Amino acid sequence: MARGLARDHDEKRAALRHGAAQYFARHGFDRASMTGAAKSCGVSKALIYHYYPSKEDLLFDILDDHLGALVEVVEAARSEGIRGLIRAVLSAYEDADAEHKLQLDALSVLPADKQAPLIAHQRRLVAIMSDAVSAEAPALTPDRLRAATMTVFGIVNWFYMWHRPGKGLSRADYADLAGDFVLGGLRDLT
Amino acid sequence: MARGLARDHDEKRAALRHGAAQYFARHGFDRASMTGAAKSCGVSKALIYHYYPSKEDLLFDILDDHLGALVEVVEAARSEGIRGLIRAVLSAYEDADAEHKLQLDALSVLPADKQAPLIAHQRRLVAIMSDAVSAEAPALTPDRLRAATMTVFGIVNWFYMWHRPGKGLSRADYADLAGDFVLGGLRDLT
DNA sequence: AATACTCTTGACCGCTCGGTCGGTTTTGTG
DNA sequence: CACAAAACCGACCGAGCGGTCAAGAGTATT
Repeated sequence: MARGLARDHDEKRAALRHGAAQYFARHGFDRASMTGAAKSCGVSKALIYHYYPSKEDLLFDILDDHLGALVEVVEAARSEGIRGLIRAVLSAYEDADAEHKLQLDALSVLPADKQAPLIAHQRRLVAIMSDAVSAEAPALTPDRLRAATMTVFGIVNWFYMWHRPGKGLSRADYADLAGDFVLGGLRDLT
Repeated sequence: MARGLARDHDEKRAALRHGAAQYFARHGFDRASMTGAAKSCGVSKALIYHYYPSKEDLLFDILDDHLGALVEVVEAARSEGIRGLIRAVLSAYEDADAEHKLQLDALSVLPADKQAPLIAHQRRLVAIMSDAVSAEAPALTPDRLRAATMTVFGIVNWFYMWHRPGKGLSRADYADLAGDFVLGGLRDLT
């Protein structure tokens, strides 16, 4: 027998994942070339293919990692109500804006069988948020509950589209504002 | 002198625009090929290049048309308050979901000089909505006003991500719900 | 020290893309 | 009717893409 994987194998893989996510998010997944992603990570393209079998697999791992972590965070904040969930989601995006953006506009480039587990993660997020919405506005019919839940996701998922770090409200301040907004919005909903 | 443009020149251009928008939106602008767009419009690729000088120019025209129409609709609904604006925007998307989706995820592929006029349109929309938000919650500081305005856009712009025609609430019903939600959300904001 | 495998690279390959070209058909105008 | 330009097409082209490969350097095991 000879040597196994390097000690820092997983860290390097993770670094590739994060570096590629930044590059993919900045240029758009389809437009972003593997050559460019590699260069932006400071390695050769062939090296990426040493760690990942294809561009698609790399994307999958980026999203799976991101969504997995998000589900964990959200599950931990489950008991804190909508305010807590909103704060948790927004702060989880803190260093993962790129991954978040990718999730929203590149998930659909994956084939159905690779989308499925990611969509399953998303559904868990939706289910948790839906419970919190339901607790706040118990009279909602199923259709209206779903609409209200998606309204909340619209608010938090839109954040990265307009927020520029260092300008305007901080993430934490916006989390408070959004929490107030959502609670006020749900108060009279039936 | 010989013949000028065909009588239906503009209609054909518009049909190309709409057909291509559907195709681009379904497959993603970068992934969508001109060959495919042409086929989906029932014409040859060379014909598209007879009407449009490049894929980029075609995209620009699609977005410019869409945003121009949206600005008109929103300006007309200016006096009806937030409720009216939300209803106007959502119903304007009725037959333009594809164009709307493109606007959100393909605008950034255009070079800066082609983005500029489109962004100018967007700013007018934001300004109008901002006025309406301000009328509803007059005490907001500029930063918080901007955040609240973007929150409203998050709600309406997210709609196409989760709504499936024929399932759940209708557009009009959601417009009502979103209107209630926003008014409730703004009520206590300072 | 020998070795077997990982890590890393530059050069290369087949393919599809945006775009062009030469040509035919159609049509408004003089 | 003559004819010039618009309307339309199939075939083609260079570029850049995702992905492969053969080979060198480094290193944990025996």
